Amino acid sequence: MDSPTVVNALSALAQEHRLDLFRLLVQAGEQGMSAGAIADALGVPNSSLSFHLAQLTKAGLIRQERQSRSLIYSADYAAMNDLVGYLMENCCGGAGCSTSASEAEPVEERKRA
Amino acid sequence: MDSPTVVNALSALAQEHRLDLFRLLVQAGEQGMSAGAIADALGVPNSSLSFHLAQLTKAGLIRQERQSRSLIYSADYAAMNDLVGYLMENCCGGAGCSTSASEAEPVEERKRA
DNA sequence: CGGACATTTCGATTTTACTGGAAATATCGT
DNA sequence: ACGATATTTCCAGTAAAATCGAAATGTCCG
Repeated sequence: MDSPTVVNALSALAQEHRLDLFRLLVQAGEQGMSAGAIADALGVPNSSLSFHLAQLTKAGLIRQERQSRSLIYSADYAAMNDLVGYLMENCCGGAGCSTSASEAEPVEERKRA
Repeated sequence: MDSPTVVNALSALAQEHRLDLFRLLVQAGEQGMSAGAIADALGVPNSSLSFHLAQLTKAGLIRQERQSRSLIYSADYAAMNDLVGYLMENCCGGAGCSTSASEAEPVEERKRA
């Protein structure tokens, strides 16, 4: 992963609505969520949401797939993996960064909101 | 680490100059680098650099310390650790994200440019 | 104190991001 | 083909970020 790509990914996540959105999709898992369901969950107007979905898609962090009338979005775990990998390799002083990430709050167990 | 803090940290890193700058400070280690040395290394005008240093400082990712005439900046590894921890916990699907971060390019061994 | 050095703050400009209503596109069922 | 549904694109308006020269601040030394 080269640094312009990293900057794009970071920019995509560096926004309240989009970070929420991405987390939601991570929790939704492989099955993903429709744009409408996401809009309901986040309370963001359709056109704004569409803008944010496009940003995340352009950054390669989420994927889009049509399922009849709905567009289903899902998190791209591999891309996120690459991003975190880059940060750990290049921005953590090599040695012991994030060997213990367990003091953070655990992911809320929410299945299909 | 709560999500507004995460957004601030991500915003701080989501900029080419600042990502370069932060990487430079990570490589510089505990001893840090003066603003002037950083400006030389990155080729950014003083006033622009100062702006970016302020952004990273405000986000808590770097620290400032005066050493006679120079201001020495150094990376805050703990803050970065928290950020990566948050991303792994909340944005990586819990399970196997970034268990192998070794395929990324290794940090270039550059000591005190 | 005065001058050189290191860095920041100010101010003006340009660029880029975010927002949300209204119109357009795509898909489905009848 | 038509009407309903799901979502995006368009468009303007507002807000925030990035840039950099010039002036101000802080620090040292003689």
